[in-house]
Amino acid sequence: MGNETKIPAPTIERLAQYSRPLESLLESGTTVISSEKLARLCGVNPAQVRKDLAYFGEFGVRGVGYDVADLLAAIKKILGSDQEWALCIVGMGNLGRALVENENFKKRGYRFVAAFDSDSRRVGTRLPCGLTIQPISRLKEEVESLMVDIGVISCIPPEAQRAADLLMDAGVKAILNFSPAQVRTPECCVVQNVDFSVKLENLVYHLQKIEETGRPG
Amino acid sequence: MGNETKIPAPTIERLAQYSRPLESLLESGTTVISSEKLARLCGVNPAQVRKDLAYFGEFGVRGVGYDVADLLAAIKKILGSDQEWALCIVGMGNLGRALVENENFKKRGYRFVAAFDSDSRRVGTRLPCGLTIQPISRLKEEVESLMVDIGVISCIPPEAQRAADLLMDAGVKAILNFSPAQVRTPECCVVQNVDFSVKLENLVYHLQKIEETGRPG
DNA sequence: GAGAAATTGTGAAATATTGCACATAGGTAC
DNA sequence: GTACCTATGTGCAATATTTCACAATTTCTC
Ligand SMILES: NC(=O)c1ccc[n+]([C@@H]2O[C@H](COP(=O)([O-])OP(=O)(O)OC[C@H]3O[C@@H](n4cnc5c(N)ncnc54)[C@H](O)[C@@H]3O)[C@@H](O)[C@H]2O)c1
Ligand SMILES: NC(=O)c1ccc[n+]([C@@H]2O[C@H](COP(=O)([O-])OP(=O)(O)OC[C@H]3O[C@@H](n4cnc5c(N)ncnc54)[C@H](O)[C@@H]3O)[C@@H](O)[C@H]2O)c1
Repeated sequence: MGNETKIPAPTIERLAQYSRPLESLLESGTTVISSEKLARLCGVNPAQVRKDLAYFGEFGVRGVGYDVADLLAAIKKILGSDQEWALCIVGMGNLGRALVENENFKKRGYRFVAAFDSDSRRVGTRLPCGLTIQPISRLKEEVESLMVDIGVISCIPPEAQRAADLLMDAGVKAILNFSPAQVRTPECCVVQNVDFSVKLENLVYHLQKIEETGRPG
Repeated sequence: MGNETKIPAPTIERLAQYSRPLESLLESGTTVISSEKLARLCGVNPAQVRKDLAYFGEFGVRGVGYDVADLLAAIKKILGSDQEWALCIVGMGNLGRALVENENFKKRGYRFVAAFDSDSRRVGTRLPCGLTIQPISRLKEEVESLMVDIGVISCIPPEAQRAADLLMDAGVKAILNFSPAQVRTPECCVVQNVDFSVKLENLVYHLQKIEETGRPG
């Protein structure tokens, strides 16, 4: 405890990935898993798994492996996904509506507590998940009173920065940005971008290489 | 040309990111940009921008900078996003329907040419984009005749591997996987995963650190 | 309880990526 | 055409990340 080593960003990313197969293993009744098997399930190197975990303590038993339930609990604790987090979402188009209805988020402790849109034709709509779309003029007050932790941006790209500014002004310290526009934030607010087209362009680069050489680039 | 250096994966990822602000700059009429300004727009180091581009040739003019239109065209050529690509999608739930309606994909040359679902209540539905949802039994034939390049997986997680297998069996060499389940593919098929919850867990890790220390971890 | 088998945790080596710093070269002014 | 300004392209050093390889520890067998 009190370990002040700087944790590599890829390690954090992978910890979240490890938890997916662990959830399945837990459901299927597997109680113990080795770093080698977990690594194979995640497509990484076994030493990587052990080293990633070693940043945070000793979770395994030598000669045996890791207890699935304990390891999953430990990872969730490390990441903070053992807690419930309150989310709000700005931009209730096709993507926004898909996001708030998604069951996986709720299952993992992420609760959408408010939804906003600037389009007055959308405001007032009652969504299947139970939320009612509100005007962005209500954002600050709602975010503060509902103690929103994370803001999700799914509005049109040119409005993304404005949405981020509104969220930060209301005290939000973490933003998940689905728009392909870069949002600028001060140090104290973390942003994760989810840009599908970037992934697609990655894919076609490798496709090209496959067509040229028979192998991915 | 014929440069056989291995290109770092982060470079490919960033090239796609550079093209976003370049598109905006082109629209707004800016003709020339320096690596420093582009770097600031993308939140990276200017030397990084230059080095990334240097893997593929010389695109700038010393003392001046890069011609916005030329650079954008060059990046698109490198990535393969100067071409049109045909996509199909497996799983037409909330997310699948949002994806096929998205205008950004079309604008960038990614055309959805077929949509599949295993649920017979969904099959036959005519979508706003013009496609009709087809049963997965039609997948192989359709993918082959429409010459689909990329398969998008947006079905429920336990079915993701089956979807991937079907796509590969039909000759698809690139998969964009939105389900949180890992899909295994042979070397010759590239996969990009888009896992929103992994991003969220990243975010809450840093949120925790902000709460503890006032700064992101 | 000694030896064999398995698998973790980890220092150190190997590899990959980033960023500095500057030589190089195009453009402009006169 | 020379001097100066600016910003690229790049060798090299610094930093970051991954992987190896093995000592340490536990369990199992007899
Ligand atoms: N739908 C997808 O599959 C997909 C894929 C990749 C990226 N994206 C990105 O996600 C974002 C949303 O996509 P979408 O398909 O839902 O678009 P959409 O056009 O269906 O919805 C955008 C919504 O944002 C609202 N909006 C606009 N300005 C706003 C503001 N200032 N404050 C609050 N709300 C505002 C609009 O009223 C609209 O309801 C876009 O940036 C898009 O590029 C979407
Ligand atoms: N909606 C989101 O915002 C969101 C967010 C994160 C992750 N995801 C993931 O994306 C996927 C789709 O999410 P969703 O919200 O659209 O779910 P959904 O339940 O609304 O839709 C899933 C669809 O897949 C179809 N399906 C099931 N098995 C299939 C098969 N073998 N072949 C073809 N189709 C099949 C179902 O009939 C259904 O129409 C899920 O894996 C989900 O975890 C979605």
